[in-house]
Amino acid sequence: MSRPADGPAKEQGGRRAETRQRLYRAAADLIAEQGFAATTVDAIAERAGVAKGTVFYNFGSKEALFAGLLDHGIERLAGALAEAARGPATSPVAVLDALMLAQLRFFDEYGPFARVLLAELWRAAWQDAVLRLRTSVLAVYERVLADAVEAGELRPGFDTGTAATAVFGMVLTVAIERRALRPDQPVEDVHATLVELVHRRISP
Amino acid sequence: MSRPADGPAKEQGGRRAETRQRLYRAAADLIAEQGFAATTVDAIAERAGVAKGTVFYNFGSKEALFAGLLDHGIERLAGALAEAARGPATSPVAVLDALMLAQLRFFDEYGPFARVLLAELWRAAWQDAVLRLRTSVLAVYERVLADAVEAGELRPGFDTGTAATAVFGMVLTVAIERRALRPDQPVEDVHATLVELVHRRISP
DNA sequence: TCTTTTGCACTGACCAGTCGGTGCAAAAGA
DNA sequence: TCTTTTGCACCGACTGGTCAGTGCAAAAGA
Repeated sequence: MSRPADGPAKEQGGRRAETRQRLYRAAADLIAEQGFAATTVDAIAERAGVAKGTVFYNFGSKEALFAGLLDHGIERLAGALAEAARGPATSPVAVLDALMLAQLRFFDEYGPFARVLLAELWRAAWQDAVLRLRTSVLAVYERVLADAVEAGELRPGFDTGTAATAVFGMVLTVAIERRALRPDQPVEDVHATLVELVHRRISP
Repeated sequence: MSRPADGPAKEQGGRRAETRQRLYRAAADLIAEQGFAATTVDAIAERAGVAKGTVFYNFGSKEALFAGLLDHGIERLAGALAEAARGPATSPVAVLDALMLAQLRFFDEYGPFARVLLAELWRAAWQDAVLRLRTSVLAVYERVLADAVEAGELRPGFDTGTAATAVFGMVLTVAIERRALRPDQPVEDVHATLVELVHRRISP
Protein backbone atom coordinates (compact mmCIF):
# COMPACT_ATOMS: atom_id res chain seq x y z
CA MET A 1 0.00 0.00 0.00
CA SER A 2 1.55 3.22 1.20
CA ARG A 3 0.58 5.63 -1.49
CA PRO A 4 -0.55 8.83 0.23
CA ALA A 5 1.23 11.39 -1.95
CA ASP A 6 -1.62 13.67 -1.08
CA GLY A 7 0.28 16.44 -2.74
CA PRO A 8 1.75 19.30 -0.77
CA ALA A 9 -0.92 19.76 1.84
CA LYS A 10 -0.69 21.90 4.95
CA GLU A 11 2.83 23.12 5.51
CA GLN A 12 3.19 23.05 9.25
CA GLY A 13 5.84 22.04 11.71
CA GLY A 14 5.25 18.30 11.76
CA ARG A 15 7.73 15.64 10.84
CA ARG A 16 6.46 15.39 7.30
CA ALA A 17 6.45 19.12 6.84
CA GLU A 18 10.05 19.28 7.85
CA THR A 19 11.01 16.59 5.35
CA ARG A 20 9.23 18.55 2.67
CA GLN A 21 11.06 21.73 3.55
CA ARG A 22 14.36 19.92 3.24
CA LEU A 23 13.32 18.55 -0.12
CA TYR A 24 12.26 21.99 -1.33
CA ARG A 25 15.56 23.48 -0.36
CA ALA A 26 17.58 20.70 -1.94
CA ALA A 27 15.52 20.80 -5.12
CA ALA A 28 15.80 24.58 -5.39
CA ASP A 29 19.58 24.48 -4.99
CA LEU A 30 20.09 21.76 -7.56
CA ILE A 31 17.53 22.97 -10.07
CA ALA A 32 18.96 26.48 -9.90
CA GLU A 33 22.31 25.08 -10.94
CA GLN A 34 21.29 22.50 -13.51
CA GLY A 35 17.68 23.02 -14.46
CA PHE A 36 14.69 20.82 -13.80
CA ALA A 37 15.23 18.16 -16.43
CA ALA A 38 18.91 17.72 -15.68
CA THR A 39 18.38 17.31 -11.96
CA THR A 40 17.78 13.73 -10.85
CA VAL A 41 15.52 12.66 -8.05
CA ASP A 42 18.39 10.62 -6.64
CA ALA A 43 20.47 13.77 -6.35
CA ILE A 44 17.69 15.73 -4.66
CA ALA A 45 17.11 12.95 -2.16
CA GLU A 46 20.79 12.66 -1.40
CA ARG A 47 21.22 16.40 -0.94
CA ALA A 48 18.22 16.47 1.38
CA GLY A 49 19.62 13.54 3.35
CA VAL A 50 16.57 11.42 2.66
CA ALA A 51 15.84 8.12 0.96
CA LYS A 52 14.64 8.25 -2.61
CA GLY A 53 11.42 6.49 -1.68
CA THR A 54 10.62 9.34 0.68
CA VAL A 55 10.45 11.77 -2.22
CA PHE A 56 7.79 9.69 -3.90
CA TYR A 57 6.05 8.98 -0.62
CA ASN A 58 5.72 12.73 -0.05
CA PHE A 59 5.15 14.11 -3.51
CA GLY A 60 4.22 11.25 -5.78
CA SER A 61 6.35 12.43 -8.69
CA LYS A 62 9.26 14.64 -9.61
CA GLU A 63 6.92 17.06 -11.34
CA ALA A 64 4.68 17.34 -8.30
CA LEU A 65 7.68 18.11 -6.13
CA PHE A 66 8.62 20.89 -8.49
CA ALA A 67 5.11 22.25 -8.70
CA GLY A 68 5.04 22.34 -4.91
CA LEU A 69 8.35 24.15 -4.84
CA LEU A 70 7.09 26.82 -7.23
CA ASP A 71 3.91 27.31 -5.24
CA HIS A 72 5.78 27.50 -1.99
CA GLY A 73 8.23 30.09 -3.29
CA ILE A 74 5.62 32.20 -5.02
CA GLU A 75 3.52 32.23 -1.90
CA ARG A 76 6.41 33.43 0.22
CA LEU A 77 7.39 36.07 -2.32
CA ALA A 78 3.83 37.32 -2.54
CA GLY A 79 3.75 37.49 1.25
CA ALA A 80 6.94 39.51 1.40
CA LEU A 81 5.67 41.99 -1.18
CA ALA A 82 2.25 42.29 0.41
CA GLU A 83 3.87 43.07 3.72
CA ALA A 84 6.08 45.71 2.16
CA ALA A 85 3.04 47.25 0.51
CA ARG A 86 1.37 47.55 3.93
CA GLY A 87 4.37 49.44 5.24
CA PRO A 88 4.56 53.08 6.32
CA ALA A 89 5.33 54.49 2.88
CA THR A 90 3.51 57.72 2.24
CA SER A 91 2.98 57.89 -1.51
CA PRO A 92 2.38 55.26 -4.17
CA VAL A 93 5.80 55.85 -5.62
CA ALA A 94 7.36 55.40 -2.19
CA VAL A 95 5.51 52.10 -1.94
CA LEU A 96 6.96 51.11 -5.28
CA ASP A 97 10.44 51.71 -3.89
CA ALA A 98 9.61 49.58 -0.87
CA LEU A 99 8.37 46.80 -3.10
CA MET A 100 11.56 46.75 -5.12
CA LEU A 101 13.61 46.60 -1.95
CA ALA A 102 11.50 43.76 -0.58
CA GLN A 103 11.85 41.77 -3.78
CA LEU A 104 15.58 42.37 -3.83
CA ARG A 105 15.88 41.18 -0.23
CA PHE A 106 13.72 38.14 -0.81
CA PHE A 107 15.85 36.96 -3.70
CA ASP A 108 18.94 37.85 -1.77
CA GLU A 109 18.22 35.32 0.94
CA TYR A 110 16.38 32.80 -1.23
CA GLY A 111 18.59 33.16 -4.25
CA PRO A 112 18.34 29.77 -5.90
CA PHE A 113 14.63 30.27 -6.12
CA ALA A 114 15.15 33.40 -8.18
CA ARG A 115 17.06 31.42 -10.75
CA VAL A 116 14.53 28.63 -10.78
CA LEU A 117 11.77 31.14 -11.39
CA LEU A 118 13.62 32.87 -14.19
CA ALA A 119 14.62 29.67 -15.94
CA GLU A 120 11.53 27.54 -15.69
CA LEU A 121 8.68 29.97 -15.45
CA TRP A 122 7.95 30.30 -19.13
CA ARG A 123 7.66 26.60 -19.87
CA ALA A 124 4.19 25.63 -20.94
CA ALA A 125 4.20 22.94 -18.27
CA TRP A 126 3.93 25.34 -15.35
CA GLN A 127 1.27 27.71 -16.56
CA ASP A 128 -0.55 27.40 -13.23
CA ALA A 129 2.44 28.80 -11.46
CA VAL A 130 2.73 31.63 -13.94
CA LEU A 131 -0.87 32.48 -13.35
CA ARG A 132 -0.35 32.45 -9.61
CA LEU A 133 2.68 34.68 -9.99
CA ARG A 134 0.68 37.13 -12.04
CA THR A 135 -2.25 37.30 -9.69
CA SER A 136 -0.34 37.34 -6.44
CA VAL A 137 2.98 39.04 -7.19
CA LEU A 138 2.71 41.15 -10.32
CA ALA A 139 -0.68 42.29 -9.12
CA VAL A 140 0.94 43.97 -6.14
CA TYR A 141 3.12 46.03 -8.45
CA GLU A 142 0.28 46.76 -10.76
CA ARG A 143 -1.97 47.96 -7.97
CA VAL A 144 0.64 50.35 -6.69
CA LEU A 145 1.21 51.73 -10.16
CA ALA A 146 -2.52 52.15 -10.59
CA ASP A 147 -2.61 54.02 -7.29
CA ALA A 148 0.12 56.26 -8.60
CA VAL A 149 -1.94 57.01 -11.68
CA GLU A 150 -4.91 57.79 -9.52
CA ALA A 151 -2.86 60.03 -7.28
CA GLY A 152 -1.70 61.95 -10.31
CA GLU A 153 1.88 60.74 -9.97
CA LEU A 154 1.64 59.04 -13.34
CA ARG A 155 -0.08 60.07 -16.51
CA PRO A 156 -3.61 58.71 -16.90
CA GLY A 157 -3.60 55.88 -19.40
CA PHE A 158 -0.15 54.72 -18.38
CA ASP A 159 0.21 50.99 -19.11
CA THR A 160 0.51 49.65 -15.58
CA GLY A 161 0.50 46.01 -16.71
CA THR A 162 3.57 46.31 -18.87
CA ALA A 163 5.26 48.52 -16.32
CA ALA A 164 4.63 46.00 -13.54
CA THR A 165 6.28 43.26 -15.55
CA ALA A 166 9.12 45.58 -16.43
CA VAL A 167 9.90 46.46 -12.83
CA PHE A 168 9.58 42.88 -11.66
CA GLY A 169 11.88 41.60 -14.40
CA MET A 170 14.36 44.36 -13.79
CA VAL A 171 14.65 43.58 -10.11
CA LEU A 172 14.80 39.83 -10.74
CA THR A 173 17.61 40.16 -13.27
CA VAL A 174 19.61 42.49 -11.11
CA ALA A 175 19.15 40.30 -8.04
CA ILE A 176 20.52 37.29 -9.86
CA GLU A 177 23.41 39.19 -11.35
CA ARG A 178 24.36 40.64 -8.03
CA ARG A 179 24.41 37.26 -6.30
CA ALA A 180 26.44 35.73 -9.08
CA LEU A 181 28.90 38.53 -9.76
CA ARG A 182 28.99 41.03 -6.92
CA PRO A 183 27.91 39.34 -3.73
CA ASP A 184 29.69 41.96 -1.67
CA GLN A 185 27.74 44.92 -2.96
CA PRO A 186 25.11 45.88 -0.37
CA VAL A 187 21.53 45.30 -1.47
CA GLU A 188 20.77 48.85 -0.46
CA ASP A 189 23.21 50.21 -3.04
CA VAL A 190 21.63 48.19 -5.79
CA HIS A 191 18.25 49.37 -4.65
CA ALA A 192 19.39 52.97 -4.73
CA THR A 193 20.54 52.58 -8.32
CA LEU A 194 17.22 51.09 -9.36
CA VAL A 195 15.30 53.83 -7.60
CA GLU A 196 17.33 56.40 -9.43
CA LEU A 197 16.65 54.64 -12.71
CA VAL A 198 12.92 54.46 -12.18
CA HIS A 199 12.49 57.90 -10.72
CA ARG A 200 13.16 61.23 -12.14
CA ARG A 201 16.86 61.50 -12.24
CA ILE A 202 17.47 60.22 -15.72
CA SER A 203 17.25 62.79 -18.48
CA PRO A 204 17.72 66.43 -17.60
CA MET B 1 36.98 8.65 -41.55
CA SER B 2 34.37 11.33 -41.68
CA ARG B 3 34.81 13.18 -38.41
CA PRO B 4 34.81 16.84 -39.31
CA ALA B 5 32.76 18.43 -36.54
CA ASP B 6 35.00 21.40 -37.04
CA GLY B 7 32.67 23.36 -34.88
CA PRO B 8 30.64 26.25 -36.25
CA ALA B 9 33.08 27.64 -38.76
CA LYS B 10 32.37 30.25 -41.40
CA GLU B 11 28.67 30.92 -41.69
CA GLN B 12 28.16 31.44 -45.38
CA GLY B 13 25.63 30.45 -47.96
CA GLY B 14 26.87 26.93 -48.73
CA ARG B 15 24.92 23.74 -48.26
CA ARG B 16 26.39 23.13 -44.85
CA ALA B 17 25.74 26.66 -43.68
CA GLU B 18 22.14 26.33 -44.66
CA THR B 19 21.78 23.07 -42.74
CA ARG B 20 23.28 24.75 -39.71
CA GLN B 21 20.84 27.61 -39.93
CA ARG B 22 17.97 25.18 -40.03
CA LEU B 23 19.35 23.37 -37.01
CA TYR B 24 19.76 26.63 -35.10
CA ARG B 25 16.21 27.62 -35.78
CA ALA B 26 14.81 24.22 -34.84
CA ALA B 27 16.92 24.06 -31.69
CA ALA B 28 15.91 27.57 -30.62
CA ASP B 29 12.22 26.81 -31.08
CA LEU B 30 12.32 23.55 -29.15
CA ILE B 31 14.67 24.67 -26.41
CA ALA B 32 12.59 27.78 -25.83
CA GLU B 33 9.60 25.56 -25.17
CA GLN B 34 11.17 22.73 -23.23
CA GLY B 35 14.63 23.72 -22.11
CA PHE B 36 17.98 22.37 -23.18
CA ALA B 37 18.03 19.13 -21.22
CA ALA B 38 14.47 18.18 -22.09
CA THR B 39 14.97 18.70 -25.80
CA THR B 40 16.24 15.63 -27.64
CA VAL B 41 18.59 15.68 -30.56
CA ASP B 42 16.13 13.46 -32.40
CA ALA B 43 13.46 16.12 -32.05
CA ILE B 44 15.76 18.88 -33.25
CA ALA B 45 16.81 16.84 -36.26
CA GLU B 46 13.23 15.98 -37.13
CA ARG B 47 12.08 19.59 -36.83
CA ALA B 48 14.96 20.70 -39.03
CA GLY B 49 14.13 18.02 -41.59
CA VAL B 50 17.50 16.37 -41.23
CA ALA B 51 18.81 13.02 -40.01
CA LYS B 52 20.18 12.72 -36.53
CA GLY B 53 23.62 11.87 -37.80
CA THR B 54 23.74 15.23 -39.55
CA VAL B 55 23.51 17.04 -36.28
CA PHE B 56 26.59 15.27 -35.01
CA TYR B 57 28.31 15.62 -38.34
CA ASN B 58 27.85 19.37 -38.14
CA PHE B 59 28.32 20.08 -34.48
CA GLY B 60 29.90 17.07 -32.84
CA SER B 61 27.65 17.13 -29.80
CA LYS B 62 24.38 18.45 -28.47
CA GLU B 63 26.25 20.86 -26.24
CA ALA B 64 28.30 22.22 -29.12
CA LEU B 65 25.15 22.82 -31.13
CA PHE B 66 23.74 24.81 -28.25
CA ALA B 67 26.93 26.75 -27.71
CA GLY B 68 26.88 27.64 -31.38
CA LEU B 69 23.28 28.75 -31.12
CA LEU B 70 24.07 31.04 -28.19
CA ASP B 71 27.03 32.55 -29.99
CA HIS B 72 25.09 33.07 -33.14
CA GLY B 73 22.23 34.80 -31.33
CA ILE B 74 24.41 36.94 -29.13
CA GLU B 75 26.40 38.07 -32.13
CA ARG B 76 23.28 39.13 -33.96
CA LEU B 77 21.87 40.90 -30.92
CA ALA B 78 25.13 42.72 -30.36
CA GLY B 79 25.09 43.77 -34.00
CA ALA B 80 21.56 45.11 -33.75
CA LEU B 81 22.39 47.14 -30.65
CA ALA B 82 25.65 48.45 -32.05
CA GLU B 83 23.83 49.64 -35.13
CA ALA B 84 21.18 51.37 -33.05
CA ALA B 85 23.90 53.07 -31.04
CA ARG B 86 25.41 54.46 -34.23
CA GLY B 87 22.06 55.99 -35.14
CA PRO B 88 21.16 59.65 -35.37
CA ALA B 89 20.21 60.08 -31.72
CA THR B 90 21.36 63.37 -30.31
CA SER B 91 21.92 62.80 -26.59
CA PRO B 92 23.08 59.77 -24.60
CA VAL B 93 19.63 59.33 -23.15
CA ALA B 94 18.12 59.39 -26.63
CA VAL B 95 20.59 56.67 -27.59
CA LEU B 96 19.43 54.66 -24.58
CA ASP B 97 15.87 54.88 -25.89
CA ALA B 98 17.02 53.70 -29.29
CA LEU B 99 18.85 50.76 -27.73
CA MET B 100 15.76 49.63 -25.85
CA LEU B 101 13.71 49.80 -29.00
CA ALA B 102 16.31 47.84 -30.94
CA GLN B 103 16.43 45.15 -28.28
CA LEU B 104 12.65 44.97 -28.18
CA ARG B 105 12.50 44.60 -31.95
CA PHE B 106 15.23 41.99 -32.04
CA PHE B 107 13.46 39.78 -29.55
CA ASP B 108 10.20 40.45 -31.26
CA GLU B 109 11.32 38.80 -34.45
CA TYR B 110 13.64 36.27 -32.89
CA GLY B 111 11.49 35.48 -29.89
CA PRO B 112 12.43 31.93 -29.04
CA PHE B 113 15.98 33.07 -28.63
CA ALA B 114 14.91 35.51 -25.93
CA ARG B 115 13.49 32.68 -23.89
CA VAL B 116 16.51 30.50 -24.44
CA LEU B 117 18.73 33.31 -23.22
CA LEU B 118 16.65 33.98 -20.16
CA ALA B 119 16.35 30.35 -19.17
CA GLU B 120 19.79 28.96 -19.82
CA LEU B 121 22.12 31.87 -19.46
CA TRP B 122 22.90 31.49 -15.79
CA ARG B 123 23.94 27.86 -15.89
CA ALA B 124 27.56 27.38 -15.05
CA ALA B 125 27.99 25.42 -18.26
CA TRP B 126 27.67 28.42 -20.55
CA GLN B 127 29.87 30.93 -18.81
CA ASP B 128 31.63 31.71 -22.08
CA ALA B 129 28.37 32.86 -23.56
CA VAL B 130 27.59 34.95 -20.49
CA LEU B 131 30.95 36.60 -20.83
CA ARG B 132 30.36 37.31 -24.48
CA LEU B 133 26.95 38.76 -23.66
CA ARG B 134 28.49 41.02 -21.06
CA THR B 135 31.28 42.30 -23.26
CA SER B 136 29.31 42.68 -26.46
CA VAL B 137 25.74 43.49 -25.40
CA LEU B 138 25.67 44.84 -21.87
CA ALA B 139 28.75 46.87 -22.69
CA VAL B 140 26.76 48.84 -25.26
CA TYR B 141 24.27 49.85 -22.59
CA GLU B 142 26.97 50.58 -20.10
CA ARG B 143 28.87 52.79 -22.50
CA VAL B 144 25.81 54.86 -23.25
CA LEU B 145 25.06 55.26 -19.56
CA ALA B 146 28.64 56.31 -18.95
CA ASP B 147 28.28 58.86 -21.73
CA ALA B 148 25.19 60.14 -19.99
CA VAL B 149 27.14 60.57 -16.78
CA GLU B 150 29.85 62.40 -18.61
CA ALA B 151 27.33 64.65 -20.33
CA GLY B 152 25.86 65.52 -16.96
CA GLU B 153 22.60 63.77 -17.67
CA LEU B 154 23.26 61.40 -14.80
CA ARG B 155 24.81 62.00 -11.43
CA PRO B 156 28.55 61.30 -11.28
CA GLY B 157 29.15 58.04 -9.48
CA PHE B 158 25.99 56.47 -10.84
CA ASP B 159 26.40 52.67 -10.99
CA THR B 160 26.28 52.16 -14.74
CA GLY B 161 27.03 48.43 -14.48
CA THR B 162 24.02 47.60 -12.37
CA ALA B 163 21.86 49.96 -14.38
CA ALA B 164 22.90 48.35 -17.66
CA THR B 165 21.89 44.93 -16.37
CA ALA B 166 18.67 46.37 -15.05
CA VAL B 167 17.64 47.89 -18.35
CA PHE B 168 18.63 44.83 -20.32
CA GLY B 169 16.70 42.52 -18.00
CA MET B 170 13.70 44.79 -18.00
CA VAL B 171 13.48 44.86 -21.78
CA LEU B 172 14.09 41.10 -22.03
CA THR B 173 11.34 40.29 -19.55
CA VAL B 174 8.85 42.62 -21.17
CA ALA B 175 9.65 41.32 -24.64
CA ILE B 176 8.93 37.77 -23.58
CA GLU B 177 5.76 38.69 -21.77
CA ARG B 178 4.48 40.65 -24.69
CA ARG B 179 5.04 37.82 -27.14
CA ALA B 180 3.40 35.33 -24.84
CA LEU B 181 0.46 37.36 -23.59
CA ARG B 182 -0.17 40.37 -25.80
CA PRO B 183 1.15 39.69 -29.27
CA ASP B 184 -1.15 42.32 -30.71
CA GLN B 185 0.20 45.21 -28.75
CA PRO B 186 2.55 47.23 -30.97
CA VAL B 187 6.19 47.13 -29.96
CA GLU B 188 6.21 50.90 -30.09
CA ASP B 189 3.61 51.14 -27.33
CA VAL B 190 5.63 48.88 -25.08
CA HIS B 191 8.68 50.93 -25.85
CA ALA B 192 6.86 54.11 -24.96
CA THR B 193 5.90 52.68 -21.58
CA LEU B 194 9.47 51.68 -20.85
CA VAL B 195 10.77 55.06 -21.90
CA GLU B 196 8.31 56.70 -19.57
CA LEU B 197 9.42 54.41 -16.76
CA VAL B 198 13.09 55.12 -17.25
CA HIS B 199 12.83 58.80 -17.89
CA ARG B 200 11.58 61.57 -15.76
CA ARG B 201 7.91 61.07 -15.69
CA ILE B 202 7.62 58.90 -12.62
CA SER B 203 7.39 60.70 -9.30
CA PRO B 204 6.23 64.29 -9.24
C1' DT C 1 -1.34 1.10 16.71
C1' DC C 2 -0.76 4.05 12.71
C1' DT C 3 2.24 6.91 10.05
C1' DT C 4 6.46 7.96 8.08
C1' DT C 5 10.93 6.83 6.63
C1' DT C 6 14.58 3.66 5.13
C1' DG C 7 17.31 0.70 2.02
C1' DC C 8 17.75 -1.60 -1.98
C1' DA C 9 16.97 -4.34 -5.99
C1' DC C 10 14.53 -3.98 -10.18
C1' DT C 11 12.27 -2.41 -14.59
C1' DG C 12 11.26 -0.18 -18.79
C1' DA C 13 11.43 3.84 -21.45
C1' DC C 14 14.26 7.02 -23.36
C1' DC C 15 18.31 9.22 -25.41
C1' DA C 16 23.29 10.88 -26.70
C1' DG C 17 26.44 9.42 -29.49
C1' DT C 18 28.44 5.81 -33.06
C1' DC C 19 29.30 3.70 -37.33
C1' DG C 20 28.85 1.51 -41.76
C1' DG C 21 26.99 3.09 -45.64
C1' DT C 22 24.71 6.18 -49.61
C1' DG C 23 24.46 9.97 -53.19
C1' DC C 24 26.69 13.22 -55.76
C1' DA C 25 29.64 16.47 -58.02
C1' DA C 26 34.04 17.67 -59.35
C1' DA C 27 38.76 16.30 -60.25
C1' DA C 28 41.98 12.94 -62.14
C1' DG C 29 43.29 9.66 -65.14
C1' DA C 30 43.23 6.95 -69.77
C1' DT D 1 35.05 11.11 -74.31
C1' DC D 2 34.43 7.73 -70.78
C1' DT D 3 35.51 5.89 -66.23
C1' DT D 4 37.58 5.96 -61.84
C1' DT D 5 38.69 8.25 -57.63
C1' DT D 6 38.11 11.55 -53.99
C1' DG D 7 35.86 14.13 -50.52
C1' DC D 8 31.89 16.17 -48.65
C1' DA D 9 27.36 16.08 -46.62
C1' DC D 10 24.09 13.31 -45.02
C1' DC D 11 21.52 9.07 -43.41
C1' DG D 12 19.40 5.99 -39.80
C1' DA D 13 19.65 1.48 -37.28
C1' DC D 14 21.91 0.30 -33.27
C1' DT D 15 24.15 0.43 -28.54
C1' DG D 16 25.20 1.39 -23.85
C1' DG D 17 24.02 4.03 -20.22
C1' DT D 18 20.80 6.77 -17.39
C1' DC D 19 16.87 7.71 -14.70
C1' DA D 20 11.84 8.06 -13.01
C1' DG D 21 9.21 5.31 -10.73
C1' DT D 22 7.99 0.58 -8.22
C1' DG D 23 7.74 -3.05 -4.57
C1' DC D 24 8.50 -4.54 -0.28
C1' DA D 25 10.06 -5.73 4.28
C1' DA D 26 11.89 -3.80 8.21
C1' DA D 27 12.83 0.09 11.37
C1' DA D 28 11.72 4.36 13.65
C1' DG D 29 8.68 7.82 15.48
C1' DA D 30 4.55 9.49 17.88
